[in-house]
Amino acid sequence: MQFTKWHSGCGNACEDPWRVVQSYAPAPHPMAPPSPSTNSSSNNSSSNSSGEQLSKTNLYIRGLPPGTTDQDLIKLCQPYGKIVSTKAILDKNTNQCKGYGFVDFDSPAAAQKAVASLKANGVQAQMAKVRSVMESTEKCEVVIQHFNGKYLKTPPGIPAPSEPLLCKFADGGQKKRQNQSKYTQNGRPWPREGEAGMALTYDPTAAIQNGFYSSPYSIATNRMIPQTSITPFIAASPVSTYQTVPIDATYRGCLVQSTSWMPHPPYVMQPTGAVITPTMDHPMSMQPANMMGPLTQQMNHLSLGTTGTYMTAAAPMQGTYIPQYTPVPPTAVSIEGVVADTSPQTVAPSSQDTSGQQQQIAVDTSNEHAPAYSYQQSK
DNA sequence: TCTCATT
Repeated sequence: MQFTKWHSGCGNACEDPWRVVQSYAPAPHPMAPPSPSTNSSSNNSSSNSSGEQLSKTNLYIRGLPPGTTDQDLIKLCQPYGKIVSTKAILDKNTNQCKGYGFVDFDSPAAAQKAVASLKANGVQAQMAKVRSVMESTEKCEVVIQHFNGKYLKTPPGIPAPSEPLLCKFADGGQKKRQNQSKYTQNGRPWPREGEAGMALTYDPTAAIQNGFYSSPYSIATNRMIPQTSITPFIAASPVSTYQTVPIDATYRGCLVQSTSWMPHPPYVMQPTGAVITPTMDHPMSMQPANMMGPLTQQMNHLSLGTTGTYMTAAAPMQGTYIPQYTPVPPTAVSIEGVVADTSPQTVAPSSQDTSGQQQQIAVDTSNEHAPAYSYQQSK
């Protein structure tokens, strides 16, 4: 164990956090399901005194020995609570730890306890910063281009929305956006801020909107979502045919959302099924389930709203563990794969996700007869 | 090198 070696000069085992680490139980089973809790660094953040966004569940630990691995971080931190993920930052050349790493806990309480305990043991632990916004602009562009102007599948017997999805950056106009004019809705440029359709006012965001219903909850619900923590959720009414599936993705700066909201609070519920069936010949598919579960980091950057989208019971929501009809914290969903794999040739639901989750959202690509797109989480 | 670093 590298820790012992690194601290070979320390004679007091009780004071040596690295020595303590070694006595901890083995890491959880690699296939252990994600926690029912959906707490994550992505949707749990707050500002510190200097205005930086700090995660509530993700720890930044520095001062690590060069030999530190992800497993070591698990061992180090598992006494303090359920761990979602760990990452020892390695030098790609030497494969040695660069001296710091991250541990994402299941709950803010566990994370706080870990910070306090680790500090008490001399480990330099603190809540990690939430990563920057701007790095994902191009990725947002990809998402926008794939969703803007597309239709979502509607339930049988339900008329399709008259308007296709509007997916766009939704910043307040302060930040410059280049080539905005290339994004159009129904052949016309996006409405400007303040005009109809600009219900979302998050700063560095993009938005998808789909006029399925016109509801006052549209704006109200949206604004309930913290700016820096765009809350993903799966919403549905027990008596409704419709379900709302905003998909929280990795890229801040791009919000995909619908103006159509169910006239009830967005309770998170366990969908009985997870396949949004394709409407047309050229479905654009993605796999939200792939993006769920352990994909809880850095996902507060983009949301996909598919309000009014019909979800069949064809595929179970594996790995999500959301109790049915039970309001629970939002589940973060990563669509890193949107950028990682944008190949039109990829056949949908192939999955590289080890959790075996398979879920599809089919988006009508009637505007563009594109082949099926596969959105897969990139590891 | 007196020990940084934020995926």
